[in-house]
Amino acid sequence: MPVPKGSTIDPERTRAGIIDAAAPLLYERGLDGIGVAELCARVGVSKETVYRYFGTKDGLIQAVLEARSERVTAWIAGAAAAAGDDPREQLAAVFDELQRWYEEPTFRGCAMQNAAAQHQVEAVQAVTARHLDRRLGLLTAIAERAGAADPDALGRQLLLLVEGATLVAAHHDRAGAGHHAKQAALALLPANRPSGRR
Amino acid sequence: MPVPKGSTIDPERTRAGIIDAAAPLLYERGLDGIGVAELCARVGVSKETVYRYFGTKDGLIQAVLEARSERVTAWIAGAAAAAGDDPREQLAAVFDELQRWYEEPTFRGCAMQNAAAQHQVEAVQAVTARHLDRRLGLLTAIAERAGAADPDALGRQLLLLVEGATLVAAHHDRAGAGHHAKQAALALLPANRPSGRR
DNA sequence: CTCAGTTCGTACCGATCAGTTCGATGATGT
DNA sequence: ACATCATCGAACTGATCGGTACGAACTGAG
Repeated sequence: MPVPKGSTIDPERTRAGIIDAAAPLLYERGLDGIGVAELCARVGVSKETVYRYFGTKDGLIQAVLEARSERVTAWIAGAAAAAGDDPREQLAAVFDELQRWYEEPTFRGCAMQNAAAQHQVEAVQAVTARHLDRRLGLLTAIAERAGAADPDALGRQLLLLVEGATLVAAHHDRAGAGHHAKQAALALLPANRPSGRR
Repeated sequence: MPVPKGSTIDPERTRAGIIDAAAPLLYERGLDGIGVAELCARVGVSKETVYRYFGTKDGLIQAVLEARSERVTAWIAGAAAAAGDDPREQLAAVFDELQRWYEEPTFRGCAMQNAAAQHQVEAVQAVTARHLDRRLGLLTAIAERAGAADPDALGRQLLLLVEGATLVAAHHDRAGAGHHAKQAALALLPANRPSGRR
């Protein structure tokens, strides 16, 4: 009774395993590009199990996106933290890390961006909106530490660069998007010094 | 013989009419969100006609996207041209026009961005890539007229802001994305003066 | 061992989809 | 008036989809 040690076969583990295995498939094939049947086969689980855990395909998609959002956010935050205390260095590290991502052969754009463009479903849009919220918070925090006159405005400008770079990398300039975004971000930093305006 | 004056019922006109009528439906419902049957019914044309003109649903989609790309490019170029000769004013006018677009109730993101995220089909990706090419050319031209030290680099930075703003407007901050992008763009302009670097 | 709950595999359901076919209809050019 | 061709409308095909149902196999606890 102190701890039932999970029930039979650890539902928590099963659920997480399904999410982890389904995520890359949904990412590379698109949300509508793979059916539930093939998805289950590749994950190594029966349809009944999937439907009991997630209720519906959209439920699975939502869970996958939420997990991915948290993973990606932690990854970006980690890259910034590993760059030290200088906000300028942190920003540079974030865009360098993004560029490294763009050049991975499996890169197919941001999963949240793609999902929101594919599924007009309310729940999916909400996950993407929350994801952008988290990312904005992260960038605004850097803007604050950089001593920006208007950290909120600078944070939102940086968000445009990050999302724009990811989109352009996916569809137009995989090799240079992160680099140009980094240059722009670093140029915006001094432009937002307190003495700069008014 | 001097000019056959078109054949019977003007195939050119019919084709253009199908494209014009199908475009908003594909835009608001998504490429996979509406079937060929309903599409034809709403357009007011039979499936046979559509398939004779475009061969396949993807063919129709490609034609719709190409038409839209040209229309949008001309629209943006017109907004810049109408703002006079000052590159700074042109840039401001472009982002103001974008912000006006974001606030239209029918705004659902950039059709090319959405299409590329939905259809991994080669032809669709190519249309989106060409679209971004045109847009980059337009922005680079403004950067050149602004006397940027590296017009290509500045053009690509501006492209990130335009695409980022459109994406963020669609999924996160419809009211402010264009405004923040404009501020960032105007801040990047002086930062790219020839005296600024090296 | 026994019982209960989980999972699997497979078959099935109703709906929808892209694309084809075909006879009826209408307009065009001669 | 006649022949031609685009178009329509509607039926049809074969495939795929999300979701459900069910018996068999497996797992764990008492």
